[in-house]
Amino acid sequence: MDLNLTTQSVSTRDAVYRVLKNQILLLEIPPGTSLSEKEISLKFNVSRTPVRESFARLAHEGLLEIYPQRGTVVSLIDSELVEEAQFMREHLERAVISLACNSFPESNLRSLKINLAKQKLGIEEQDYKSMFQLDEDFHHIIFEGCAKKNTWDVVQQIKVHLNRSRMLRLAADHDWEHLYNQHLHMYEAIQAHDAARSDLLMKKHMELTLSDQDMLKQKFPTYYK
Amino acid sequence: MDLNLTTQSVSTRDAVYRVLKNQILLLEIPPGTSLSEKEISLKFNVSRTPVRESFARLAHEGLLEIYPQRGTVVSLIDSELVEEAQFMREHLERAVISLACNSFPESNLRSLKINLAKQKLGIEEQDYKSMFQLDEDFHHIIFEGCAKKNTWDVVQQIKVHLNRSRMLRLAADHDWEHLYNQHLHMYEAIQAHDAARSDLLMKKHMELTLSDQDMLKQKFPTYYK
DNA sequence: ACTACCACACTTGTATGGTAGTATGGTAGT
DNA sequence: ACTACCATACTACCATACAAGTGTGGTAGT
Repeated sequence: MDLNLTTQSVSTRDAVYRVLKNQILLLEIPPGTSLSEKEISLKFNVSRTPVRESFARLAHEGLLEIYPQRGTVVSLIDSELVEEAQFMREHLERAVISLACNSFPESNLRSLKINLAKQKLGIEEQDYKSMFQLDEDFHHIIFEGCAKKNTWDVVQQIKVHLNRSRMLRLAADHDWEHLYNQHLHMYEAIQAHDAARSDLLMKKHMELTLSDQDMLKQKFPTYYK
Repeated sequence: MDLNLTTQSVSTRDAVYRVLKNQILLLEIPPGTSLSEKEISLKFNVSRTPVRESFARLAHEGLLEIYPQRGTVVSLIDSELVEEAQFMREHLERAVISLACNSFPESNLRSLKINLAKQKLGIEEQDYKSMFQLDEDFHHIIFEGCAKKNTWDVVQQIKVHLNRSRMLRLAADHDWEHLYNQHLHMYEAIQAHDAARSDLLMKKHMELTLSDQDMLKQKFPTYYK
């Protein structure tokens, strides 16, 4: 395997980190897999040092578990962690959208409107890949409008634990039409400065994500703790 | 300087990490100070490797800023980050205490009661050092009772950004009597399953922490971004 | 057949040398 | 006096060697 060092990362450590993280999140390296610094360093044709530093970072994020002098494994999905991640995300998102109802820059409101239009287009063209990104962007714009950049970063960090679980479900089983309507209503609530309504809408919106955790656990028992 | 390797840390990396983090949080190494791997490794009589890995971790937490091939400095306090950290902490704490009002184990309720008694004692004896810990414990017990261990960990992580700012204020300027009463009222709200009241109480409680940020910024301009 | 033991092949942890990029201070030229 | 340039002394980054702990399979002894 070869690392693509052209994409701004520059440092081999970051490159290794990104590739590994991607593979783990996409379940290309399934939970429970044993890794070793040497193995990865050979695979990528780099020394152990940058690999080791990537391992440390991934372990800190909860995607790897390092057992000194014994080995390193891709961590199993921890349902408790998934549930709590969802809990945290919900409350932070609700807090932020309530803020947005108090004051929200006109430019960000326009961005939301544009985003919604793109979503509508995406649904018609059944471009589910870009729908994922637009969904992400929609929420990001709200955080930006509230000057809550760091909070967004924390939410992203927290979401790491959700992602593998979400990946197990088929990408296509989202009811995009429903999602679009929820986004639209949130937009309207922000525009109308209706904090109570936005809070309720976001609550419902978040509930969608965490539905069939138990089902997944039964279907992929070896992936879960 | 010598590292105390006796205290469970075992690995020199963790030891270096803890000592550095402590010194930074206690402002013994003030914001803006330049560090280098070599300098610290000589100071602690260890090789550059564990120092380097500690640097990476501290940088990830936002306490250091690493400029490749140029140097590493202790990050300045970012008021925006402090404000957002407080924002996140408030909403997570409020969400959890509301949960606690719905259902809370009897044993944790007892722990809270015991903690309150110790607080009362601490105030009488003017033992402010243990008051810090009891305050911390009180909130921790609530999270435990709601089975929100991971959320607690995230809050701890977020609080890193608050700590240096809090450190600048005198430790003694807390109105412990007031804090005790707030804790007591929260305890009563949990016991009475009064979520709305607990939410309001926690909101007020959190507001205490973030008061005179601007004053601090004027008083210690070189510490802030 | 069974057990105790030990050599060995792993693992991660630590130390160190070399590389490339950056800031700085002195110097030569204008 | 001022500027452009370059040697030098840094820096963090990466590669590599060694150290120390752990699991395992084979072997000798019972």
